[in-house]
Amino acid sequence: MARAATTSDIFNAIAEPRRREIVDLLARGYCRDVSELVRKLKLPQPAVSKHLRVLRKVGLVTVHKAGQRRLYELNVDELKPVHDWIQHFEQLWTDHLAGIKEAAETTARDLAARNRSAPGQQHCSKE
Amino acid sequence: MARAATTSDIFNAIAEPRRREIVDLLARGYCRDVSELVRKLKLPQPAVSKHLRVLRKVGLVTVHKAGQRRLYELNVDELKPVHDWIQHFEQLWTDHLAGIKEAAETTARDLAARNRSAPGQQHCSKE
DNA sequence: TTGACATATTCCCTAATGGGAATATAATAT
DNA sequence: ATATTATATTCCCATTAGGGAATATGTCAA
Repeated sequence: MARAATTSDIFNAIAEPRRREIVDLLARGYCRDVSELVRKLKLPQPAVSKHLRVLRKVGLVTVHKAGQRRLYELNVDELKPVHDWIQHFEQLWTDHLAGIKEAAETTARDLAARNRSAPGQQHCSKE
Repeated sequence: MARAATTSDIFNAIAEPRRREIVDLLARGYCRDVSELVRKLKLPQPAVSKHLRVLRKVGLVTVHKAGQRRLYELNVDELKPVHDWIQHFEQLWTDHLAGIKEAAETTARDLAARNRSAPGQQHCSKE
């Protein structure tokens, strides 16, 4: 198999820098039509429309017709899974990080020492 | 062009479900050797090694040699850009999604109340 | 050394990506 | 009706992704 379809996975949808830009632009000023996005992104219109389709398919944006324009609106809710996933690393990089790391390395040294006499167990060791 | 190389972009690196699994596994228990990952992921060893290489290239993991094993350690810091990017939608979650059933969480009522007293900004014309 | 184990790399393959160009569809104006 | 504007879709193409299989590299043990 190749990679997971971008049209079915939020993580893939936002893996595209251009699509993140679009999301950013939609994030402030709730509505934007395609032409405006084209101008800001300096990308050909078909390309923008294609990215928008991907974002639509994963539910990250919704469209409303306004005359001949299509007004895109961000549906931030769909970013929740990403947020949640990232969230559970929060504790690892805040102020606790140094302490945890140190503790882990201390433990690693102990394990390493113990392991010298009774090898075969996995352990951390620097180099 | 195809998409930005996964080896140069964190967002692409974590777009792969398997790689997120690896990151998850590394998140608890700082060191894991490849064999252990292979067992947990139920994925052929070469596949795992390849994913690990990607994660290495973007700096999300580091390796330490321990005999014939390679102990992988998570470098959470590299997730910061993702976290930061997601973070500036936090506001929208709070303000814009207040009315949406965001939760069985206790904050739901508070948010709704706040939203009533400080009503919304511009919205899209529906349809 | 030989052999077993742990990990990485290479080659091959199919599927999917994203841009470009051209075209299709839709709405508005004249 | 025709023209013009706004957006979407299609076709083509070079690039890449990621799994499978085989192989290479590295490390330990007897």
